[in-house]
Formats: sequence, C-alpha cells, structure tokens
Amino acid sequence: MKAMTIGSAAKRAGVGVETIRFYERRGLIAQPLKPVTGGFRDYPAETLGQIRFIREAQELGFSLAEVQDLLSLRADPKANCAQVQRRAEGKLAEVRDKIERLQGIGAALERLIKACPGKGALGACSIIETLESKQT
Amino acid sequence: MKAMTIGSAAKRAGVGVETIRFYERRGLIAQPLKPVTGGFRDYPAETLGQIRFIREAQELGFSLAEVQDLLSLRADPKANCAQVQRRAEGKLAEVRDKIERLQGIGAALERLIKACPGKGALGACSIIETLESKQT
DNA sequence: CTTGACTCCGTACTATTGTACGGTGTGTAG
DNA sequence: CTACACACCGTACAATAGTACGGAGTCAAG
Repeated sequence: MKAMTIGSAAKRAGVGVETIRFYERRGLIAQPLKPVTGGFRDYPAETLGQIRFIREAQELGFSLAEVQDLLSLRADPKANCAQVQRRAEGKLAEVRDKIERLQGIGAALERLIKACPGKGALGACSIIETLESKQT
Repeated sequence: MKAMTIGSAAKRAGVGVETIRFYERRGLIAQPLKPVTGGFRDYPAETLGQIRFIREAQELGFSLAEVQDLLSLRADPKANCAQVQRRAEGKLAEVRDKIERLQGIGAALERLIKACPGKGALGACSIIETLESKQT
C-alpha cells in the first residue's frame, strides 16, 4: 500500500488539509510520525474513519470536546472497565435523548406537512405550535 | 397577566438576557415594541417556546441559520403551500437522517458496553471500530 | 423621593471551529 | 536535474454564537 499523505487523506475524508492538522493539534487524532528516512508523513487508513466519525458526531450536535469524550471510550482491558461502561452509558442516554427530541421535531414536521393543503386559519401553523400541540 | 420583562423571560427560558437580545438582532425572534407609554418591553409567553425551540434544535446539530429555516416553515394560507411543504419535507429528511445516524452511534455504544467485561484483546475496542464492524 | 435592581443600547470581547498565508523543505514527472 | 505540486509549520484571520461592559433611563420597595 503506497503512502497516504495528508493531502490525499484529506481528500478521501472530505475535509481540508488544515482541518486534519487542526484535529491533530486538538488531540482528536494522532499525528503519524515523520519517517525516520525523512520526508512526508504516511497516514494510516484508520484516520479516514476517525475523521468521518468526528464530522458525523458534530452534525449530530456534539462539540469537539464531546467527540473527544466519545473517542476516548475504549473497551480496553488496561482501562478501568466499569468506568468506561459508566461513561458509555451516559453517552448512550444522551444519544437516546437526542433521538427522542429529533423524533418530536420530525413528528411536528409531518403534522405541518399534512396541515398545509388549503384550510387556513385554524390549528397549528408554525413549527413550534405544531410541536407544542401534540395532537394530529 | 403582569408584564414579562426580558430578564424574567430569560430566566424562565433558561438563557441569558444577552442571548435573547442576540436572537432578536439575528431575527430569530421578534422584539416586542416598547410600550407607547414608555418603559420596558413586555415579552409574550410564546417567546419562551421559541427560545427553547432554538436551543433544542441547536443541540440537535442545527445552526442558527438552519433554525431560522425551520422557524420560517409555516402552514400559512398566504404562503405558497406547496413550497412550504417541499421545504418541510427536506427538513424532515434531514431529521430522519440524523436519527438514523444517532441510532448507529447508539448501537455502537451498546456493543461497546457489552464488549467490555473481561475479554480483552479481540474484537471491537474503540467506538469507531465498533461502529464500523456492524456485527454484535 | 431615594436607592437598588433592572432595562436599554451600542460596542467590544471571547470561545469554538476552522481557513488562509508565507516561507521552506521534499518527491516526482518530464 | 529542474519545475511544480505538495508537505510542513507557525501564525494570522474569519465565521458563528454568544458574553461582558458602560452609561443612561426606569420601576418599585421602603
């Protein structure tokens, strides 16, 4: 497998080179060592998944600090298992809460879409009214 | 109903006074008129729901610009109904996509929690590996 | 009718999350 | 072996989303 430079890693992960460097500085991903022979760093394939995970988690409302939290969850025999589990359970609860709230917004959108055709004044008009009035 | 000043609105919505002003400047919520008699603005009760909606949507990964988009969706007979529906459907698709991705992360967390007790080296260790290897 | 808390408004500062820039080093295609 | 693209690195700039500050006005409790 030929070397993956930062530029091709960036292209394949769909981010800019500077974004990768920024994540490295933040400690979100590890910076590969420069080859002892000198020259450019060679990025391992895992980096791609890591970067995509970071972007995904961000789009789902996690800050980089929270992403770091998520990334640090490892079922590592050397880590304190019980503690990792506790943290993972906390994160899981957060995730489930987000899902529920998204489902609420989704249901409100559905009602809004249905409410639209024709009949005007009555009933739920804005998203918020639709969200607050739980009836169809 | 006695007047709700910006301070009590802020307290009840769980944000700072400056945050409300900021949302007003951004056009996310309407700034009540100053009473003709002079004195302080009186915030209507709806404002509370609007502010909470904004915070909620933000926690779910929507930027303020996107929140503005959501807020502008109104089943208003004066608006172009078909167009509002189309936009709402787009947003609904986004919401559903977020839900699915959160479910993926949730499932990965569950697997991570299960994977933890005892058996060390083999299998999924990090969230990302757990996410990428779709098996239990 | 004074005092203290709060409003109002403009402006300035901050944190987070990148992006851009400029100078130097390196690898490779022609 | 030379051009050119790209890596490397530090620093600077930018967009988003607030947060703080300072001076003047207002309200209401004592």
